[in-house]
Amino acid sequence: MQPIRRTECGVALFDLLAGRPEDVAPRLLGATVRHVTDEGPVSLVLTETEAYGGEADPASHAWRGRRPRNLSMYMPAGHAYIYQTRHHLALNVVTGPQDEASAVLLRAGRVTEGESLARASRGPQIAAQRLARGPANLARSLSLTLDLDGLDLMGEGPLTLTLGDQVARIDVGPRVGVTRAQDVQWRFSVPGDSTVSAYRRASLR
DNA sequence: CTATAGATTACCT
DNA sequence: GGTAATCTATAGA
Repeated sequence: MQPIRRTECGVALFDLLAGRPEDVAPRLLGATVRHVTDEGPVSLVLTETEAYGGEADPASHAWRGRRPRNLSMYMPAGHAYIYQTRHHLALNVVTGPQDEASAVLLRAGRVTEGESLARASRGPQIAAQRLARGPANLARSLSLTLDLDGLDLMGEGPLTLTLGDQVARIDVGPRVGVTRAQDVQWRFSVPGDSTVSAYRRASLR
């Protein structure tokens, strides 16, 4: 019965991820991301997510269409889109139908496994709730690299996503740091959770 | 081609 | 609060 249960669970997760990013993002709060590195596994429970709506969304990396960097956004739901901005990486879960290029940015989480490994990447003095606060810190806690871009998060690879219990209450607000579509309320977080990053509106220059 | 900006963070004052 | 770290992509000459 074990393989059947796993299959049903996988189908349910894919069906969820195939929905609209603004519907998927709040449902991913409480889900677990796990990366099995050479040093061992690191897991975290998501506390903050943001939705990006593909080519129709002026804040999305896919707004100007297919580019070498954003190709994995056009893959089927459940694949990883990992990109580099300035000096850091960020992890997205692709959502919606194939070729729509919508995704959910994973902005923060609470480390639940492999905290010593996360600390090895982030620094020995970092408070536990700050290890994976902010998308770049989340990526560093998980020891992500660009070669994980495009991986199937529902497969047998080293980087996986599994659903958890749905959280009871969810905060909704505008996305952090975007210069276009600043008032779209597509940022979701667990109310009062100390691992959630602070909201900062992008300057308009 | 050069200039500029970005879904950021850490460290300095 | 200001700035430096460092890669991709766009706009404009």
